[in-house]
Amino acid sequence: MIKLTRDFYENNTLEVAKNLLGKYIVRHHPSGKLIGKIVETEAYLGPLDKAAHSYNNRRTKRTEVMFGPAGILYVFSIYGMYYCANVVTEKINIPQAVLIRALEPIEGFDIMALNRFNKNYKELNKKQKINLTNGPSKLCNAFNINKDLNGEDLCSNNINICSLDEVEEINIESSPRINIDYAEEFKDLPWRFYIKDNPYVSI
DNA sequence: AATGCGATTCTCT
DNA sequence: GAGAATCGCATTT
Repeated sequence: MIKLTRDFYENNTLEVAKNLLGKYIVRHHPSGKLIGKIVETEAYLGPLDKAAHSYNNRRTKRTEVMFGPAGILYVFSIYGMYYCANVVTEKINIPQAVLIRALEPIEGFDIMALNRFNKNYKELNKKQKINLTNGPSKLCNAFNINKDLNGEDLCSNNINICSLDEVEEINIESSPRINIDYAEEFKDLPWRFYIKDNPYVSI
């Protein structure tokens, strides 16, 4: 496993969104080590993108980290009870990010099961196993990602993203992004990317 | 100070 | 497929 470095994230956001597929989120948590393979992402291209929080260079306490350097975690809360995790991309002052929409569990199954359903992994039914990490807020719950991790450096040891030593072939598909009907002419752009036929893709 | 809503999920039917 | 849960956050007053 090779930890991705800053230059991976400083790239074009649509490229990073695709390149993140098949990479591994590694989280060193007090309760143990968690690893998930990224199988679904969405690109948010502020300031032009009407779906992005940073549309029109909207710079607030919430969006601040998107204006900073690439390779930083942007975590926001939604619907009063959930979190979403994003990877900041591009150079400083270009407020773009990639939403992590789904993971395939790789290591730390019991911790994820405990965080999501308060059960051991072997107690889960078939649907619960798939539901561990097949959505943007489900994976945050499984990996215990919350506002405390907003602004965290993904080039650190606490939480980072790695690639395998040997690159594996994957088939990438794209579609419009999910739940952004408000984004007018941007709502139909194919900026959602996922690994074809992976069972943990959200939709 | 008040308002309105959301890059979601869960539980029904 | 519809409706509820539930509150932080940006915007408006």
